[in-house]
Amino acid sequence: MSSSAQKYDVFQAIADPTRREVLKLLAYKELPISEITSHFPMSRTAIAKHLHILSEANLVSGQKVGREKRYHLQPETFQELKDWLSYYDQFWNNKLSMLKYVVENDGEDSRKNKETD
Amino acid sequence: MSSSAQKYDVFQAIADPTRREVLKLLAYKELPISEITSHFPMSRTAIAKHLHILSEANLVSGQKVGREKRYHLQPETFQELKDWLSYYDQFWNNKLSMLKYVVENDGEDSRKNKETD
DNA sequence: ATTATATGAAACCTTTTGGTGTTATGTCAA
DNA sequence: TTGACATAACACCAAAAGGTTTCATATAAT
Repeated sequence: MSSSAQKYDVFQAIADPTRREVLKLLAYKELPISEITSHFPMSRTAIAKHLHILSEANLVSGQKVGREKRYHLQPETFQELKDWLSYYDQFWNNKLSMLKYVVENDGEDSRKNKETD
Repeated sequence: MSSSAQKYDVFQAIADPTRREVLKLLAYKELPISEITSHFPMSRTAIAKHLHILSEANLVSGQKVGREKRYHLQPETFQELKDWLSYYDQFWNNKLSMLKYVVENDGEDSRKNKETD
């Protein structure tokens, strides 16, 4: 059930705005491809590709029902992102003072450096 | 609150594995570009580009100290991701039964499926 | 059986992405 | 001032990403 060699991971999957919109749509209820497509200004084929990517990342899953394929979210995979984020929580919590020091002393040269980048 | 027209958002920024590694490095302490580069099998220029992207997404920030530029994480921006994720928590919590129903019954509910012509 | 619907899949195109190398600029140390 | 160091700012390139159109296949309905 879990394909070992996945080309797209969760991070790549959610990088695209269209795919995030698709996820939002599927949050409410499962939908077939053509129904999803009707919400976007692009071809059905394009949406199908996006769904394929979301599917490879295990963010969604599709089931054939008659002649249509209905896609729904896969909650478990969102956990992957939460885990990734929680790793950094360690630092905000444990090392917060150290970080605050670094951040708040960005005027080492006694002058506020404008972000010219 | 730097709100310029940013080309890269948080989602795109974390999509690249190298950039996620950079974030991991910077979690411990701020580092200059060349130091960061020493952890990767690619040129300093490449890393500089990655830092530029992370910087545009406000995930990191750099301050010039003497002739080097030290980069550090920007904790606030990680909140953006948490917020995005928490949106879906709604559904896992409130509508979990509905979703489980949909998944487990592979979409047998036919209440609002109208034929579109 | 025929036709309309829903999707799958391939070939193709353009822009973006992620890397390279080279050159220029600014800073520290003799 | 000179030389070493740290980075910035190009120009360039191959591959991937995101879209298109076209064609094929499976199911539903008449």
